[in-house]
Amino acid sequence: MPKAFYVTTPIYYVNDAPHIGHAYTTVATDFIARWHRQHQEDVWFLTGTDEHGEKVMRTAEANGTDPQTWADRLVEDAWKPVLQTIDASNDDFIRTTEPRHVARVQEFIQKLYDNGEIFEGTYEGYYCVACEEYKQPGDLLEGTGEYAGQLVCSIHGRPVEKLSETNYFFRMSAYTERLLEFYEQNPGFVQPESARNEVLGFVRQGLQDLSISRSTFDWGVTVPWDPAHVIYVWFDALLNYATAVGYGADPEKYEGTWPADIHFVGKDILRFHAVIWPAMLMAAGEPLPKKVFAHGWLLVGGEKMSKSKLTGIAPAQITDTFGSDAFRYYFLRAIAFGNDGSFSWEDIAARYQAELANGLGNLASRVAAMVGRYFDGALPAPGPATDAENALAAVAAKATSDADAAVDRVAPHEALAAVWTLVDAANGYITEQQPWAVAKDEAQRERLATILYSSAEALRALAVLLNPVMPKATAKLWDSLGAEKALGALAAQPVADAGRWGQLVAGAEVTKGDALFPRLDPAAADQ
RNA sequence: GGGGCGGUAGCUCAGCCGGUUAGAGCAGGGGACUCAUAAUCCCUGGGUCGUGGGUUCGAGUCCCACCCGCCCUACCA
Repeated sequence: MPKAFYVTTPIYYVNDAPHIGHAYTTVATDFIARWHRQHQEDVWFLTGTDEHGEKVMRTAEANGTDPQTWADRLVEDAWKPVLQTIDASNDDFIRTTEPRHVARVQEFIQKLYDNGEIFEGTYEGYYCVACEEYKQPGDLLEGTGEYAGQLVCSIHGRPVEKLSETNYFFRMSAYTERLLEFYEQNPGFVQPESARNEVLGFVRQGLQDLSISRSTFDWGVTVPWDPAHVIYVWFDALLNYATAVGYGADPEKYEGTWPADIHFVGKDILRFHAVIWPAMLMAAGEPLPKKVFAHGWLLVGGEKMSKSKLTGIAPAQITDTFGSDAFRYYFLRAIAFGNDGSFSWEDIAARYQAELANGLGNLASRVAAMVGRYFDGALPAPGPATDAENALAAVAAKATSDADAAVDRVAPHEALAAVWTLVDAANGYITEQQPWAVAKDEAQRERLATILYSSAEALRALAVLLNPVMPKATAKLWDSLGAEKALGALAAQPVADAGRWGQLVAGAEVTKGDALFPRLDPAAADQ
């Protein structure tokens, strides 16, 4: 059995409220997964939640409940519903509190311990009582006034305490050279380039050993040889990518899935995925993922979106107005994947109207209307092609190959730009061919048939190419073209073959359904 | 402090190794058309390319300084 194409989102920390930043990562991953599925590849798309740690424990306490109950509630009420909101097609959803994860994490860490990769040591750091966490030197300031001479927390301005605790360390320092070698031999491992450079710069400084357990709280995976400790953060979280596909439990599934082809991450957690994770896998003798792709921030009003600044936007706020397809389209099209991107209501509303409603939606509408009016809704067989039809077919072929190449580069924005050349070409083709004028001359009946068939062919290609981006709208379009009867299900159409001209079968029942992208109520769009 | 990225039309952004009148989409203006979601198609106005120097026959594109925004500089995730 060939290995599946395996893509992942990060597992999201349940203590956060899901916002469009999380949804953006998931949408990008979903798009890549759907595209590859339509390439007739076996695909495995994983997402999930990270549920351990002190923050969840404390929040649960503050809400008068236990952490598991609290996590259960957040997962069911917030995190899983978001997947519906944005139409994610994940194959699995892993939670770090599930037995299938916990048991395997324990086995993994035990193995490393037995192999001498993990040792007992002392972690020393400055602890801010108010923040309830250790602070890094960069987060500390020289105190002034009554705290002169002491180090204070930059957030609270209060002195920090120097604490030390005994815990377990991963011998990560031993992997500095091996990682650098790996990056050297796999230049595409970290993308985009800017992210790769950042990682290289970091690792070149030399890696320190990593503290991987805590004994100051107990909401986590218990260290098997020392139950007073729980496994801390990344050793628990990162392993989800392996445990979810059967690491240590289901060799057949694991062999058929691991390693991941692409881990999609926000750039905030790049290093953990590009440094710690491969080092862990090296230590365990497991294959390394093929690629870690870090995308940028979503900026609102020029600033990084954040809850504290009240710029956190829930995905449903957008989909309630624009729908999930437009949500997906907008973020994939408007932002160069890997760069930071500006979000604004004005921009999404403008693109919805110009590109989706007036561009694609109206194209579908005018073609269906004319097939209905001039041929009673039965797709006519085309006559001889002229230069105009050949040119349109050429655009479809180029759009297909360009989009496919762009997806290979993990550049969804470029893929969509390529596909949109066909939307524009088809609208132009129709305007120039003036089928409404041709229709007035009974002698040009065949010419009219050719124009409308060709227009419908463009829509057919668009439905296939855009299915990974806008599954709901393209399903309506496929239905409107009456394509399923002769060609089969839309999702089964090979995306690489979308540009092959002449697939629609004459006689297909073309119907003009509701608008693909209805014009927005100006008041609703104006947030 | 050190390292890096960005500052180009109203908005969002392209501009590779320096080379003719700096581009796209959207928004704005004009026209054509009527099949269509008052949609589509064509034409078009608009930019001291952050600031100041420098190198060069020639710089948005290289060098220096400065201003502004952001990121990294190890254990919140």
